[in-house]
Amino acid sequence: MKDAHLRFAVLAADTALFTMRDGTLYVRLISVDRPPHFKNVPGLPGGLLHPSETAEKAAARHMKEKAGIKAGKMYVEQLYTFSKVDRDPRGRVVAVAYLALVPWNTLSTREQSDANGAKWVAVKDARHLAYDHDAILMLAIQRLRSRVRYTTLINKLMPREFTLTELENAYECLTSSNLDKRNFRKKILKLKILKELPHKKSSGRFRPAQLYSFVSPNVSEIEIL
Amino acid sequence: MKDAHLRFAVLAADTALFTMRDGTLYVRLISVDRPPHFKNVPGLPGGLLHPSETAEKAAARHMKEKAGIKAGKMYVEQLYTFSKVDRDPRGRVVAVAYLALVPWNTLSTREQSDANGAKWVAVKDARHLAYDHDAILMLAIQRLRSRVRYTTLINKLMPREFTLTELENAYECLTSSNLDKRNFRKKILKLKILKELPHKKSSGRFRPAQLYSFVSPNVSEIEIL
DNA sequence: CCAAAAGTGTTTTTCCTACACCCATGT
DNA sequence: ACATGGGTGTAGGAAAAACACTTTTGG
Repeated sequence: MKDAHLRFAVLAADTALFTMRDGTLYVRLISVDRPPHFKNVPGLPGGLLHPSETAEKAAARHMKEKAGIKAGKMYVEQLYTFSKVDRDPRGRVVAVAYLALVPWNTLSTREQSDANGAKWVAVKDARHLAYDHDAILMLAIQRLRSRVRYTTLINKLMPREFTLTELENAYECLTSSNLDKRNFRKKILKLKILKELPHKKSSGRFRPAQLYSFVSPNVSEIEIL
Repeated sequence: MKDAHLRFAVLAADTALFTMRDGTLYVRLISVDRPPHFKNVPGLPGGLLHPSETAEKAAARHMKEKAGIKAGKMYVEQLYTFSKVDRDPRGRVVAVAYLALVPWNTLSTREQSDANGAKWVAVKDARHLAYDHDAILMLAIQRLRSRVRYTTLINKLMPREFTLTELENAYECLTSSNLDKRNFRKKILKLKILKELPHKKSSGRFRPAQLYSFVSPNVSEIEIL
């Protein structure tokens, strides 16, 4: 890194992008290849800021360039800024980390697949990442799990239309809990954050399920679980 | 700012330090004197990072140097990183902002008083600050108010020993609410986060009040209000 | 008619809220 | 003895938790 000698730290933006599929949470990882420290080690997508770009913009740009995911469809919020002096062995880099979410079904075939070393990895298998990305990822997962309980954040992981069972499964996956079907439905419907759609999902050879969507696309603070 | 021409943004750390006194929340402000943009405008204490110092360290150092408050006694947590390109009119400065709390009674006489342009200002009077510090302060207050509801953060604003009435007043001040004395006591005692001390506070000419302290000095996540 | 997931109600318990009076102390 | 803030209990309503069977569909 040619700028490591600068008087001031260099700034980077790293993103932990999650999606959910088949009741499992996945994170988008790229391959970090920076010998001698990192030879094809998995890591979170990210990179340096341009001189006149916000950290958010840089995060989106690197997400596109390195992880192949277009920024527009992601929900992004700032997670934490990591400023430990030795977090990058090659020089002083301060990273603004972002937590991002995207519904699996809104991804294109290319975005769903592995390419250029970028791939979707089940979070339980995402370990031994480059730099301090293990710590960033752990914090992101913790924040996601916590915010799901008292905000409508799960919205940003669900397809636009979904059944109550799918929503319940998503909550159970994120909070590692088993919810009572009847109580869950009573509670979530009483919150008035969902609207019943005029059609049903004939998903298989069984009874079709009523479809719902969130009333508002925004993430709001409501006690949920 | 001689470094504004650098290829990368310069990093700063700014701190919103709060204390509580007589049922009012105060924030520590300094005087920012950087003509032509800011001539003795109030602002949050902060400044640039040294090249091999974490943002936390820089925040503590500037707090000491500019606001005259020793770092050891403060509780500090990261608030948000502000990276708008034009947030500092003199150049590209990205600020890592911190939310800090200190109990009024642990401050020395010097720290309690105004000196060198540093002073304690009631938050309702803290406006028209330098840079984007209005936004930082607003976010800090919002975060403080929100975290007080579901964590034991208020611990870090209270003296080590306090009466239940004092604690209730602190909650009422922070959440702008009126709590029922009996219900508040029942609830807070059921949480088991307080321990009754063996002595009472003979505060005036009235009935002495039982003193309590927090069981743990840590900030933990518990639904409180 | 069978398999599989969708959908639904009641009871019990817990928690929250509203509310008013006596207590202990210093002067 | 009085002024002042400290301290307590109960009843009614709302919300949460526990719990099992019927419905709808495709094959």
